[in-house]
Amino acid sequence: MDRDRFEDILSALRADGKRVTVAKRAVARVLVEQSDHLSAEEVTKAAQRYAADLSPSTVYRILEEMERLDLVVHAHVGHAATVYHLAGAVHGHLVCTNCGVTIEIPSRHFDALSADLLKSYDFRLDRHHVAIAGLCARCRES
Amino acid sequence: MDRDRFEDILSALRADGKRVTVAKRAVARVLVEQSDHLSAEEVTKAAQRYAADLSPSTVYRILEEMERLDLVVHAHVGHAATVYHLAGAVHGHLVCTNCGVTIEIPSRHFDALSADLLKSYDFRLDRHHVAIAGLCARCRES
DNA sequence: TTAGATGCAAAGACTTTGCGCACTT
DNA sequence: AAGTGCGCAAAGTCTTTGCATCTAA
Repeated sequence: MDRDRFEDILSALRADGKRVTVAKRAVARVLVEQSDHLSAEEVTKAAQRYAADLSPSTVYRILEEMERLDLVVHAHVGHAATVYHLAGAVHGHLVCTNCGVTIEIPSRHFDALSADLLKSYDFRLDRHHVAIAGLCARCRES
Repeated sequence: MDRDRFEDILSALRADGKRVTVAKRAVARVLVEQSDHLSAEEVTKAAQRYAADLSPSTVYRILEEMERLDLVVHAHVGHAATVYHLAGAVHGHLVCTNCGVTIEIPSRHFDALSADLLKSYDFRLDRHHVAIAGLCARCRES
């Protein structure tokens, strides 16, 4: 795994006066290893490999804390639970309403829309938080 | 209220072999009167004016049925509950992450993005279902 | 008449909160 | 040593489901 990324997270916590605990290390490690979009439950399950009796409520608290420090971002995808991931490169999400798959795409795809919305509605699109529903390639075929 | 729109909904239900009940009339009426975006709870509260002991579970069932018939669409806006509205003109939603206001915008704003996503990812954007998070004009100022 | 629709209550999924103990600093 | 953070359990919110009853057709 990306040791630097991992240490960066712990440093950011310490820098904000937070404590670095077994639970936080476990969550951070999962987020670094799986650069995927994970629900709180998935984070919990995975992190329990490193902290056996880690509880879901702790995971929620840790994810919330990491979000406040801009280490983590979340997105809402369809009816499903909130998903979290490291706040790395800014990107948008395409979510298939049929199979549920999430596709990450570079935020430049939203440049034009972003400019348009700003001009037309004085609305500033949040590039960290875009989730577009639709049908993915595989599901379009079948 | 728009009597025609109301009757259209009931017709659509009958056309699909569904029954037209007091509960459905109440929900339809609320949706026609308030062309707003309402949560299931708001629909229930409002519809109880016309059907006193209408229950939330019935409202969920009715909204689901109306969605299957493309009479109603829903959208997910931030952390809040799902919102429903009549499937009139196709449009997208801008949702302010600060004050929660929902702004409806014509779907033509998504034409370019839609074409781009189709070309780049073979992904078909669902124009009925777009909700973009960001900051509205008022909140941007303060 | 009779099958679909409803109300109620219970269950479910996801998330938050309270509390006393443990662990980090 | 001191106070933050933790696990556990309970509560909360939104939504779905089971079932007996009612009602539209």
